[in-house]
Amino acid sequence: MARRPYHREPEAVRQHDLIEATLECIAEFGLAGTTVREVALKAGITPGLIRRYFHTKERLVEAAYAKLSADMTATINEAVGEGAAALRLARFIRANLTAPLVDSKTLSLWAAFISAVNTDAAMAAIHRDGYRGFRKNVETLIYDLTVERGLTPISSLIHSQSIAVNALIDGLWIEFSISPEEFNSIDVVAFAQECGARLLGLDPNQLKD
Amino acid sequence: MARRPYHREPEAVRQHDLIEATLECIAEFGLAGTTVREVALKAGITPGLIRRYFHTKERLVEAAYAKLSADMTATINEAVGEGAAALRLARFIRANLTAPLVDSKTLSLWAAFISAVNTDAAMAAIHRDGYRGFRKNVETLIYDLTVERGLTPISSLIHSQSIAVNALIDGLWIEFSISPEEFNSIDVVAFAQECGARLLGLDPNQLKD
DNA sequence: GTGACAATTATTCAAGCGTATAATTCAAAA
DNA sequence: TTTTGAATTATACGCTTGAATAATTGTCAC
Repeated sequence: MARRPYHREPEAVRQHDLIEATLECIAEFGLAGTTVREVALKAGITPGLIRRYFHTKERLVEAAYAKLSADMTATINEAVGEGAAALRLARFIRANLTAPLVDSKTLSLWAAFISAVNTDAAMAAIHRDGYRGFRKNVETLIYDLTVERGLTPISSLIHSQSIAVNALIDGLWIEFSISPEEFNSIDVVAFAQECGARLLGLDPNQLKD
Repeated sequence: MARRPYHREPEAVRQHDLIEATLECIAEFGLAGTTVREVALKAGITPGLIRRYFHTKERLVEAAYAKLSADMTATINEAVGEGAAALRLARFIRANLTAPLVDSKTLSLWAAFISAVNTDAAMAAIHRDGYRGFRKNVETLIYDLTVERGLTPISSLIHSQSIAVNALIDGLWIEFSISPEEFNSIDVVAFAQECGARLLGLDPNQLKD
């Protein structure tokens, strides 16, 4: 019985690999089907080693959620970039409705974590942080856009507008990710940009990139 | 060691109780924490009996998903009722954004099932059926509303409008269910009705009930 | 009544789980 | 070179799991 070759890696690499393997597992088998053995297999290590880097399986899953949340936010922020507010908002919408965010595995992951938010307090905290930042981004974009249009920004209006735009994008993201075949006759990005413009009282084509 | 009292129930009652218990379990502990023993406990029967009514645990979970899907649709259809299309659409929006649909447990359930759609083909089929019916309802409402306004219904436009309205409502439903405290300064129903009107090119107050 | 039979409870089983610990390996300090 | 100690692998443990089966109960045809 051949012994598995002994291979050392820096702590950061191990943590990264483990989190990545965990995300793959959850996407593939769901939270219920994610076991430390399977994660270890995907990460190319031995199950026992997991506990050197994450005290329990629970912690590992929490770290994975935090990673997913951070990755999604980072992807979008990169795509938004700099420039006029209308352009940034248009890019924001595009980034939300194209790969890598639109992906059935990403949706599976997101849903699995969301379902755990009510069960687990730690997961709830991670969710709250991620979500706050996410919506604050939208709010800033809409604020900037308001100023850019020469209007007086009213915080309650900005707040509700950001909720509406955010809901629209979230809803489209979910539906598109879950059954893209229902959307094949539509340019989802352009469509979402038009809808966003409508919600903000803009011309339908003022939100293109 | 006292033996549990022997109690017979009709097949329909047993199936109903088991499904209900399953939904409670999933909402409370997640899919990962839902075991046949826990379900049996909640249903007030012995674990072994489950297999007389559902061949496997998988089937039980599938039945539970189908039930949730049917219940949600039924709740909304009841609330919509009869009358002018604008009124029905307004009621549709209200039903989607009030109890019993808006509920953290319902959201947990929904998310748990959605996360399984990619993993399990049977769950995917159940989802497809439920979702098709759901969006067809919106499409019909918007079609009727178009006719009511004396406009010529263009199927591609109706299709995309129903996608937008549906996405908006879904997004608001999720966000409101998951963190209602972020919405306490807003009348979500009235707000959603206004947004829906905007998306459809109506006056902001043409969609009230 | 009573015997057969389906519904229910109780028990059992093998497999897989998260975790703990023991045994090994390797690199770097001494 | 030798020793030490952390990183890794391997093994073991106790428990829970879904499922199968055995034992019991009550109903109903006859």
